[in-house]
Amino acid sequence: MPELPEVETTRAGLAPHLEGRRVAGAVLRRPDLRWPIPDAIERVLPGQRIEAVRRRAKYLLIDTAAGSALLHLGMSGSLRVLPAQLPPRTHDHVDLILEEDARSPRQVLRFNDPRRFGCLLWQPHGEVHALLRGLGPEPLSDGFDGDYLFELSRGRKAPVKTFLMDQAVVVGVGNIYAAEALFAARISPLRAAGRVSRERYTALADAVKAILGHAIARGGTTLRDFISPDGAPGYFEQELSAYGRGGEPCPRCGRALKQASIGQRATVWCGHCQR
DNA sequence: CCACACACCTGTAAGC
DNA sequence: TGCTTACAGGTGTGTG
Repeated sequence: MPELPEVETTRAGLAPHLEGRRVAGAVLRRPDLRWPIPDAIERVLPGQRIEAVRRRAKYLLIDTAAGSALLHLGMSGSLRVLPAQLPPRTHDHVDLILEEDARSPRQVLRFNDPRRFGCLLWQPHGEVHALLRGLGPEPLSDGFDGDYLFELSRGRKAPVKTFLMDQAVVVGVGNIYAAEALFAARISPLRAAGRVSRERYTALADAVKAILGHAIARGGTTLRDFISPDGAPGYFEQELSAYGRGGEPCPRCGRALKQASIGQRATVWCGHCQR
């Protein structure tokens, strides 16, 4: 599930259920996900009041006075707020037990992740976790634009798609949205990043903002069902122009979309419209 | 500094 | 109907 819109949808869905509530405990059904789960999750977090639920890149931060729980959903992770008595299912690796309050019965924040590429870490108050250092700007921020991409890309020989997906360049552009943004900007994903003009990078940055912004807005429309057993998709397959459509006609010119592996990732593009 | 291959793990769909 | 294989939305690490 998770590209940036899915993570932002998760954040927005969780925040009203978590903010202001106290963590009563943590249940770890295994000691690790991608990395070992630190002691602080069991020893420091319980008793803390959740002040905010934030997002940086594809990381979620659950802020307390003592520090922040740092979560990443990897390829297959999901978070849900559920009644505490609901028995855990396969791959429900961690529960953060929420202290009951007047408005709700006892609930847990449950982390499910079949592939376990996700993580749950701890960032002490006042520190910035190593994983958050060296990240590029948020794609929807003012610091991300065509000029930024143009200047940073000079001399780079990697394919522009690889460049765009580099989290040190800009965060949150995963495989789906990289394909979509390059299609919208009519740039071939194979083109060397250093050989894309300033004008075309402006189109690309605009496309990234428009596509991610749209997907986040759409994800937001399903938040009402957030606690229900059905997960809320953050993107809509029928709205994708290129991703997952290799061999199908290009929505713009009708020629068959090409598919190949670029940087070990499946990539779809139109050899006619994208140069 | 940059580019690239590989690793992690499980579920699902396609192929035989 | 099985068994095998390829592939999946991410990203840190190691190599050259």
